[in-house]
Amino acid sequence: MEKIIKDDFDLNVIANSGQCFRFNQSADGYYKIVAFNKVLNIKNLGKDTFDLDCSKEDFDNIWSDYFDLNTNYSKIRKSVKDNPFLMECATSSIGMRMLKQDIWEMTVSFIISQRKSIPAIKTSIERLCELCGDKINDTDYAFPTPIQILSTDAGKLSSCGLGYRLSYILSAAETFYSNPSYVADLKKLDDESLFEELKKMQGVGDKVASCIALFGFHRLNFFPKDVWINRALEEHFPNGFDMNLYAPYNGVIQQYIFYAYRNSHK
DNA sequence: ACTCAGGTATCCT
DNA sequence: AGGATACCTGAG
Repeated sequence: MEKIIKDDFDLNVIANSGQCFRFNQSADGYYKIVAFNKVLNIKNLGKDTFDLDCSKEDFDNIWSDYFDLNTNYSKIRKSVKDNPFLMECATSSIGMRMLKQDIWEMTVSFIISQRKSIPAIKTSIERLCELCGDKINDTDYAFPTPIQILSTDAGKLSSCGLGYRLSYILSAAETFYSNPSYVADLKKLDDESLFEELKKMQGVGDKVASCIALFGFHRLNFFPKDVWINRALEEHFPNGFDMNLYAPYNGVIQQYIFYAYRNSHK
């Protein structure tokens, strides 16, 4: 189906924003996204027209929400002013959106992310999905559920290159599986309480908890600080970054900085 | 072969 | 509370 999307929506920017690991360029300008047990192939046909290989039902029920199409991102982007560095970041990040991704998948993905390069993270995640996720089609596998991971031989799980993170993942799987209302309960918490609760999981510190809150719970004011963000802040905000200026959208600003700074320094 | 990677837990002071 | 150090393993 074809869809017109007027707001900020650049597939390449989103794919390289670091918020997603199963959203990659494939052939002919298409981007393949695996999420919520589905595969979507999407391509920009020019201007604001996109081709998506999904039904209207799946678009309305899954992808529209996944892309957060009800939020006006160009408005947030245009709110960036006064600071030349931030304005440059926002300009080079035109098309950025904050995806509404699965909370469990974000938890595992960002636990895996610690001390790994992005290509290595993607490799580990794909191996894990192939090992114990549901088969979606000939080549793609869904992200495994907590019980699917808990039911898989630990030796085989190790073959996904998880290293010392494996025990963290098993512990998180146990937390999600043994408490069916875990996610629903966390959703009720305010940002600060959510942050503290997430950090109770093994292997979840400040940075990973911020990522889970921002990319999974869609709490747009979280501002994860990784090595790239820290370098950018040291260089451009020696006196500290004022988290009051862009609240409640600090997380969107973080994505602009991450995307722009990383892509111009690697 | 060697370094470093979207950090965190643990052990210090 | 804040600083130093070890940690699995793959990608360049």
